[in-house]
Amino acid sequence: MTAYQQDIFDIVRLIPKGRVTTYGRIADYLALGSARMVGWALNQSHVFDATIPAHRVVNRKGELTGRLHFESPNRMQELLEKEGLIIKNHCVQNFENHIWSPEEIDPDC
DNA sequence: CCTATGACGCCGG
DNA sequence: GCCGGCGCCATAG
Repeated sequence: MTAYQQDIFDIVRLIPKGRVTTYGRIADYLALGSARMVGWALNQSHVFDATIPAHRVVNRKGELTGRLHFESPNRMQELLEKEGLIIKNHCVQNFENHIWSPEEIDPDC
């Protein structure tokens, strides 16, 4: 596993239950230069650690664009709904209220 | 090497 | 606000 993949996985693991973040925000925070790299890394994530909450990463509009890469097409939605989110039309409802940023990480906590 | 392909996102029309 | 175009960059072939 490469260094940046490790970094991406570490960030994703920090996403609180019931919250979501975007490919772009993770890419910006790690200064990767490309949001695509986040999606690519997550695609491989289960190979290294199946417990990574990859379902909590959506695109900038709140769409579950990664859903087709899970065990079943509705698995991503099920996991998010189980965490209290409402998904409609493959989109996170009330997206702005549930979004989380790596910037929120507080070293003192 | 060179091209195509993404779990993306910005910018201009 | 919706598209289309383009930049992005690792990987596969």
